[in-house]
Amino acid sequence: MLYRSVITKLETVASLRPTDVAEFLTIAKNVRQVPAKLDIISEGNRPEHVHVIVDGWAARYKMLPNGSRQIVAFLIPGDFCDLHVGLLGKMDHGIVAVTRCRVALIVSNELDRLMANYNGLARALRWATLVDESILRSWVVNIGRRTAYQRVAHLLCELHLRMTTVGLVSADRFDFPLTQDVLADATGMTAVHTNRTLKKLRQEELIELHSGKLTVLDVVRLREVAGFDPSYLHLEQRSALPEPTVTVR
Amino acid sequence: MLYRSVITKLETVASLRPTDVAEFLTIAKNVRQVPAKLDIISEGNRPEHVHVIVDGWAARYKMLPNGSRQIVAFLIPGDFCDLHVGLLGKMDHGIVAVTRCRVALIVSNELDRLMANYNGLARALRWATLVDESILRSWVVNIGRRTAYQRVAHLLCELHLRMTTVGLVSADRFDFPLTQDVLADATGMTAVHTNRTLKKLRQEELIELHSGKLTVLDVVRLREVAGFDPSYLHLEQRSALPEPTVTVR
DNA sequence: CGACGCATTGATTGGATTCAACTAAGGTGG
DNA sequence: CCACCTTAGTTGAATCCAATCAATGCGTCG
Repeated sequence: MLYRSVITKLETVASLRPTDVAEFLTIAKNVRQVPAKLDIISEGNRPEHVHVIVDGWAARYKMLPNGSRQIVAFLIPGDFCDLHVGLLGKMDHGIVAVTRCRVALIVSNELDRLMANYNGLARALRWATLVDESILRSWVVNIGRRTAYQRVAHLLCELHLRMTTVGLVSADRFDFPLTQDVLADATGMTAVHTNRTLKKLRQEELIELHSGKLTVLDVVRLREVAGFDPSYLHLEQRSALPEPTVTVR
Repeated sequence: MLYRSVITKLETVASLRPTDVAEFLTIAKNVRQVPAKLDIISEGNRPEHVHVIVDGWAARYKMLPNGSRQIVAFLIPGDFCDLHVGLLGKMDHGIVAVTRCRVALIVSNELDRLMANYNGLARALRWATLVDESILRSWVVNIGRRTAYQRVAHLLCELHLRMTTVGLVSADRFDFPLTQDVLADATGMTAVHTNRTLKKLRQEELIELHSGKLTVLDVVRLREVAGFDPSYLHLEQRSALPEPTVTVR
């Protein structure tokens, strides 16, 4: 079951053939544990492996000269950290474990070989890259043109939906390990103002958030206030999404 | 000379072999003119061609329900509009011509065929995609964590360097067709405040900007105030950048 | 010339930051 | 088992950066 989220995610695009999945699993054996708050990959690194989050949450971030931090993406189980660093040389940003993370290591060469041979897999990975880029665009919009209230709401909508697609949400409730500091660094706000904003979202009975669990009380209304349009996540062409056709160890 | 900027850009990565370039040019024959302020591609489109800017400036943007606009990228000669829409289905954002633009149309299939046969070209295009993503990350940082003054300065630094790499800058001076409205939509500010910010940049004698021309008077100091670190554009591994090895019509 | 697009400047308002104090929850060790 | 410490969350008051509202300047083009 270790790789359930990864498989579920890749299945979202093109229905992978059993052989695709099986082959993928054979090369993703090596797993590393990273404690919370430590870098999984640091800026300037030249990773030899491709890293995939199989468990826990992580964040892409950049530091500024004045010491402030901007998070530019959250990574949840099934997300790839650095699918393409090979081409770019070194990392231009860091990836930090928000919670304790388990990360699968895949030797780049093996992945390249696999992508060359298994078309479905190659397509799925290219799709994942493009969706990452699309999410990034929506973050620019979010930070650039929405109020703090809408901004936080939008981020929650995104994470709610993404967690759903990897099967980690039930009854609109899911693990939500982000502290207000982290949320602030992701939305371009301060922790204090994030606090007040969350308070308002709770008062409006849109969410319930405590002890690391988030419940979306009213998905429709939360999406309304956020101006959330899920099309940017490009999930529509999803095939019926049956249970994975191979038994996952 | 029409495609000089495109070639220069692709040459930046891996030095393309003459055959790569020649092949590329044979499939990029069809050119479309788009007047300023019109969409080159609109949200929801399913383009059958890949579009490349050969002349003029364009902008990727998203509209919000309340009518405000956020620009998420600028496209200058040599930039691809939609290298990968094929995979995602429809466009999740629009691309508008900021000035009158000439756009080369390439049939997607032909480009795919070319990438399969010419490795250098395929690498160059993948690199371009990754750099676009990296720029997007830096925009999130810019809008999320910098003051208006630093923010505009940073954008100017980016455009200055990008225009340089496609050979459109001389003596730190180049065509700069962005109105204050457009700049505002790109930086997440209002036009009024953009005006005051530009005024300050002029007063500090960092730039000179009028009638569509921008001169960077002090590159070093402008980069300092902006906190500009060019590494995110991934230009370092550039080969010596000789004149293109084929004669371009 | 008049109209329109773009740039400029002033006055006022307001959303978010900053600074600071305090509470709540959890973990550790004497 | 409770005292102590740390981390995360909460609240208030003052301040400030940028938005808003409004008026004016200026150049271009039909």
